[in-house]
Amino acid sequence: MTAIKESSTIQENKLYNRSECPVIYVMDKIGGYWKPVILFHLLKGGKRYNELRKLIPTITEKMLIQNLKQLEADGIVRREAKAVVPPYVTYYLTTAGEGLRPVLYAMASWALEDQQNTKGAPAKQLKDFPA
Amino acid sequence: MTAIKESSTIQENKLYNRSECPVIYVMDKIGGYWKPVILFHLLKGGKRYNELRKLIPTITEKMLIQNLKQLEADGIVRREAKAVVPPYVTYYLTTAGEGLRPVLYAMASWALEDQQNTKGAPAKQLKDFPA
DNA sequence: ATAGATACACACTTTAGGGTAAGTACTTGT
DNA sequence: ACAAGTACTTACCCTAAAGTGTGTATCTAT
Repeated sequence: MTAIKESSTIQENKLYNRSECPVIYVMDKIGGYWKPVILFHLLKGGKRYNELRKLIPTITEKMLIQNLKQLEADGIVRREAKAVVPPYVTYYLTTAGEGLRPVLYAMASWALEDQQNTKGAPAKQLKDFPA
Repeated sequence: MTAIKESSTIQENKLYNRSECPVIYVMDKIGGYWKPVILFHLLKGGKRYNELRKLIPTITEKMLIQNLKQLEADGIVRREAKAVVPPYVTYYLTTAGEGLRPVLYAMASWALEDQQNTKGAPAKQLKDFPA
């Protein structure tokens, strides 16, 4: 999945910075455009694959599983599949994933405040953020 | 700087998600590989352009100003230039930039904990993170 | 027998971010 | 006269992330 090339400068930088800077470390795990959105929804509780699709209409199936697989590999989500047909697969946050809650919250509250101050797009209410 | 193409699906998604999801909003502003590192250093106080270069040895000049300009445009850093030769330019966090401190901190503490739990690279001490 | 539902997998293309390398402006020091 | 310092700028290339489209397995319902 998304093969990477060994020994490009960009990869060396990633490696260097990941060990040096905790923020980069986090970015590596929940960065990209879709992971935060997925986590956002999983904060409200476990979701089936198809549920996530519907909750995030603009994501493609490729991006969805790709990100889910990566999050799983990083120990942030847990996959539970029932051995039935049609398949019944649910994704949950792990303990590590739950640990991201304060991070996501800090981001959300900053964003809301910043959106208001910059008179940008109408601010979404904080109460919409999963408790 | 880094021209973007109008009306590509990826841009539409960005737009949609930025207004829908506060986390994406934040990522848009402090995402990428260098912005967090720059902010990290600016949390310790204003820094000259060349100071930042030395503090972040692996960054290229192009990336440095590019990111500084973007952060400035997003109201996260403030640029102060003295009208002297050779130039003397200092970058500071704005109030909005300072507001990111809890965000960066939440990230850092999660990262440190996660690194220990996953027995990954030796964890950097939290005390190294700027107060 | 055929359509539908679910959770993927895979090949192929596009785009934006990042990297490389070189140049600019303006003054001070030698 | 020329090198050095500072803060950039510009042009070009390469890669990884994201998007597009199609295919698969298995069972149930009609």
